[in-house]
Amino acid sequence: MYTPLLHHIKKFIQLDADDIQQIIPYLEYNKLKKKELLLQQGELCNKQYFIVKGCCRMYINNEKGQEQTTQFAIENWWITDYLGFHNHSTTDFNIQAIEETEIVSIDSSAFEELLAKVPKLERYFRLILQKAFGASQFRIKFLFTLSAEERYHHFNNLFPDFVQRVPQYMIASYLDFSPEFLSKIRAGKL
Amino acid sequence: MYTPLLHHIKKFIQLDADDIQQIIPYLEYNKLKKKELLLQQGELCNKQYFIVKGCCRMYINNEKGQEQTTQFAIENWWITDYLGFHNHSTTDFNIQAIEETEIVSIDSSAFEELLAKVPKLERYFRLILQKAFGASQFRIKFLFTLSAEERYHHFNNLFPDFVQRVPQYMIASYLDFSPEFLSKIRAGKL
DNA sequence: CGAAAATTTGACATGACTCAACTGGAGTGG
DNA sequence: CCACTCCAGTTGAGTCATGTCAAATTTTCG
Repeated sequence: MYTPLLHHIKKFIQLDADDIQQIIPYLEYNKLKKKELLLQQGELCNKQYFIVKGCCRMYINNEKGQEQTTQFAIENWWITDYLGFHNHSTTDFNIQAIEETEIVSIDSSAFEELLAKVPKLERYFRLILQKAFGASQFRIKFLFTLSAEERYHHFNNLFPDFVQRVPQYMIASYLDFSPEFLSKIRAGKL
Repeated sequence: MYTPLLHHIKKFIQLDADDIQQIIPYLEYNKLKKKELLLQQGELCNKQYFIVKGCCRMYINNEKGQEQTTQFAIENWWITDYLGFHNHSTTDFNIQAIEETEIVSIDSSAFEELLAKVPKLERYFRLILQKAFGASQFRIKFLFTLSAEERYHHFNNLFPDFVQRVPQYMIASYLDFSPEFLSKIRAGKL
């Protein structure tokens, strides 16, 4: 059950059998049902989650009580509120399984201990975060330069399979427009 | 001239005299005039920049030929196009000094060598990126939940001194609205 | 099969943009 | 140190992309 994570780590750094023995005890494995919440607004954010199988989203509730999806995560992605995780503070975000999902999580204090014991993991997480932050710069670029319709087409080209997997209203809010508008884009009646 | 960076690193990890000796040769120091470009659209992005003194912005040219500011960086921040840096690819972004600015930069291959020689720096950069990515999650939250006017007031409360330092049209595009609109917000004639 | 959730549709409303003209201040060169 | 230029900021009118609301339809799932 931890193999996908170990395999993913090995794409970035070398791990021997001994390292693996050291890592395993710090990890926790869970299965989530569709719509189950991993993290809830107002809670302390003290974990980081790795998606083994399935798919999750991060969202916030805006003042009008609507859910605004801010991030998706699929197989081989880590997800958490990194500011909350970093500062051990409560979070404004929710993380929810969109499908039946298997995750590996690590608690923030366990995380620190693990990094002290296996320092080469610092490199792994540095690389992961570098990619994640780069992707987020890229995303801001698209949010800033493309119209709602262009954002949808672009997203659709980039992740055609993903669009099938996820309800439209989540994609609409991820792209920062209303579900009704997405429906009109799809109908071609702009 | 490298002290501010070394000092910043010491906030996150311990450095002894020997480490410092190893680090220095990999760094490069530069002074930039106001409006000078550090990185230009279409170039290979192979450096990462640390602001010693002054202030820079990252921006893109949208189809209409307007400059869209996507990020600011002030003292003690690193800035680059991390996806370009990671993949050694050309960039869509520009990085420009807003004021007279002093920077320390490190080339991507020098960066890899340095990390191999002083592995504890992996931790420093992991922590930096964790904070940066967290801040970017936070920013997306604000872009998604607040109106243009609220975004301005929020930004103004968070960085009152910064708003003085930077031209309004850059702030407007950073907050994703037009300079004219910002002017109207400030006048209170919404 | 039935209830609840998601999507579609249309009418209408509006926040923010565009464009163009005007004002003011900062920097530059004579 | 003045005069000129030019860039940033302001203002107003008109427009448009996208939002809101509510009803109708389709899909999902217990």
